[in-house]
Amino acid sequence: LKLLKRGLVYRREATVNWDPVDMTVLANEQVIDGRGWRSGAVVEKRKLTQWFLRITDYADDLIEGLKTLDRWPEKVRTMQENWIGRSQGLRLTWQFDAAPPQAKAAGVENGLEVYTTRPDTLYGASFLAIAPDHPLAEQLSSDPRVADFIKLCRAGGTSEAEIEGAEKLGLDTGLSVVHPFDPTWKLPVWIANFVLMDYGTGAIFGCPAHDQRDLDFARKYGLPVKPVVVPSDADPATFDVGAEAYVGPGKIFNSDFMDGMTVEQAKAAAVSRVESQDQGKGATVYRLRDWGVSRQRYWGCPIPIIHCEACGPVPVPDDQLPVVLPEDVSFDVPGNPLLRHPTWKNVKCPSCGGDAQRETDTLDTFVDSSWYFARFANPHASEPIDKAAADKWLGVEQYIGGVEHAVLHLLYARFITRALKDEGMLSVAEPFTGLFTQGMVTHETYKSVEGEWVEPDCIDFATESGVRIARVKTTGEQLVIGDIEKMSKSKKNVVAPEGIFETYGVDAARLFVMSDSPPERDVEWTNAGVEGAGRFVHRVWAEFDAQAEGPAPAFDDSDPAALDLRKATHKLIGPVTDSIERFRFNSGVAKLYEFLNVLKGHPAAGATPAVQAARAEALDVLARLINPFTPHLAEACWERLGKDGMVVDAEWPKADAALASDNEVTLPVQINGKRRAELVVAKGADSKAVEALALADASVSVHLAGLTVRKVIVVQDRIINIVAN
RNA sequence: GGGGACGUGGCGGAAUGGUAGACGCAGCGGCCUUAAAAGCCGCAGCCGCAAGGCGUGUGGGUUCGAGUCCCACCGUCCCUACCA
Repeated sequence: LKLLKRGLVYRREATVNWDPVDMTVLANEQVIDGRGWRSGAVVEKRKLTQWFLRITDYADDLIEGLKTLDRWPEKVRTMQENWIGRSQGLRLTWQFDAAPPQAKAAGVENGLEVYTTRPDTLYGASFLAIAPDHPLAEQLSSDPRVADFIKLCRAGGTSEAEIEGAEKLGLDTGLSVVHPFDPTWKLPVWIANFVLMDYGTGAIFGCPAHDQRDLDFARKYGLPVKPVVVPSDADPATFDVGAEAYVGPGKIFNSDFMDGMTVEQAKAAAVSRVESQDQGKGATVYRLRDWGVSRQRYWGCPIPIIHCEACGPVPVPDDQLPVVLPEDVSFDVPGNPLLRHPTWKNVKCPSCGGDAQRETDTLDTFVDSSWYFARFANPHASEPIDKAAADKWLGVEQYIGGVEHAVLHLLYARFITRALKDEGMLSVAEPFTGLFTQGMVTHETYKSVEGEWVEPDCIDFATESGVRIARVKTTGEQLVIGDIEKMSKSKKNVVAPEGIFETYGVDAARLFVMSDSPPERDVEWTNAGVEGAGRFVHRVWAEFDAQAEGPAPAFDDSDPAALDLRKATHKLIGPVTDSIERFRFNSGVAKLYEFLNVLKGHPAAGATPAVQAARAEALDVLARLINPFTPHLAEACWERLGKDGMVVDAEWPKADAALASDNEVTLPVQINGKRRAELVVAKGADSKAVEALALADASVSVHLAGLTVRKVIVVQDRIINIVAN
């Protein structure tokens, strides 16, 4: 209601995707190949009065704000920028040669307004085209030819393949308009199926030479094609567009006052000429539409509005908020239970006291997810948002989610956060200052010969003559092994976690997901992989279990085996810590595996006191380092060591710098970039001395035989490269 | 059509411009066992008996040195779309 008062909420009739089986509006994302994602019914276009949030008010701000999100993936920022789709151009009205009688009813008595980003090509215009649902087209549909054509256009599907292959269709209305720069030049007005009502003005001017769609259309209907931009390396006299429109940069020609200008210069010149003639104005247009939030569903936040015949839509008074959904609803028939509930919707008008009805549409779930993080700052506050708490916690420093939310949740939340900031309820404009988009868990898919998806749990696998075979456990029916896809209920390639937890444990499952791939990438779920993680869990436990109880002996670094283990321990801390901070969990896990192998090389059985001491230290560090990866195991290990409290509360280990660094390094010696020898030298050894050592090395001199050394590059503690020929 | 990402062993993947293939999976060999499983120890990019050679999609370039940087191409995946 606060957004409503701010003018950010409005109601209008809109064309929506209507699922006739589930009897609800679907978002564009929920329409797959023209069918409802759940019902599979062919989705209809329907006009419904819907509530909208004015996200377009924030279009510029949302684009500008992207520049501040330097801890967001470039990809997501690009997607949002493209989605908002700001373009700079010109709105231009073309006067009718002779206005039709329907012009007034269509609201175009002053002419047809078009939007273009290419005013520089105005002299290449050859026709005007309006969308089939443009008001003028609708007014003209008393003509059966027009009515039939509009019907034909609507029949066209919305699926990708249909749009891809769709033929350009047009109908000449017989009307004509006058060119803004030449009163003697008349252009025909067409209705065309490729013009969209909900972008720009729903009308375009066609410039076939410099737009592929216009060219296809012009070729089909025999309309003129007049080039007005020529690439700098082409001759205007012979330049021909052929079958491909020229959309690149170049010089303007055939264009009177713009001749010789660059495309950019001509755009500016055309805009100022049109503006001086008072026929149009430079304009910014966005691809972004306002956000339709009405849903004909029960499970949603009620829209706090009461509809009164006399007063229109009236906000629910504050003291009656929140509107609570009724619980005695039935889902036995499709459609919105709120609409058929016998009493819930019937209320008195807060304004006039007369009979009125509640709004039965509910809000899109994305409305709730657009501000929950502000509520989470203090979920017990009596007000929706505790501003002091929100100020303390927001913006969210590290947000994690799938990339599928790039232009849905992540855009909506940025919009609502800005609106709440303007309302004074929040102080930040950006809800999430850091974003990490994690990958999905995927699994192989299996299909029966009839094309039915089959769950992995019902399948036995075997290898027959080198080929992997999948069969249904109960019937033995052979299955087709399909692609590895995102786990989804519809494809039945979901592996229920409970079974895995029972067999391998929660820690093994968690460890596998983290160790398999970097987290931004998809993970293919495999039983073998989880087994590997399970082995690690058991091996770690075995080491703790084998450790002698009681206080550890004192360190003795003169024992080479003990020192070896202590060094490995202290060398482990840095990389594991780093891997966590950099979200490179798979590398961190690899380090832990590596360390476990070292630890196993210093077994508890028969260990010297020095090794026992080193092991005690190693286990102490290991328990803490594995805690983020395998928390349950870590606690059990911690307890086994006889430590107080929980390892989750224990301090993160710090490496002893002296033990973590070596005083000797092994340097590869390259000759002309190929490794020929290795040299062990003191860390930080002088370059000249290292060079001398390298040149004196026996295996180096073998490879240098007959060559003259031209140059020796010594990168301290890294590498030696000898250039010789 | 537009935008983005990515190409490294049989597989998942490591690698601040500095020894490519860490670690794991699958595989192979051995130990243990009456036997198997588990476990433990070892081998393992490709060609070659070896010496050695070749290797990060392809072709160029920069560099003492390129998986990494630059250019072109090929391929795969994702997003988006008759957006004027």
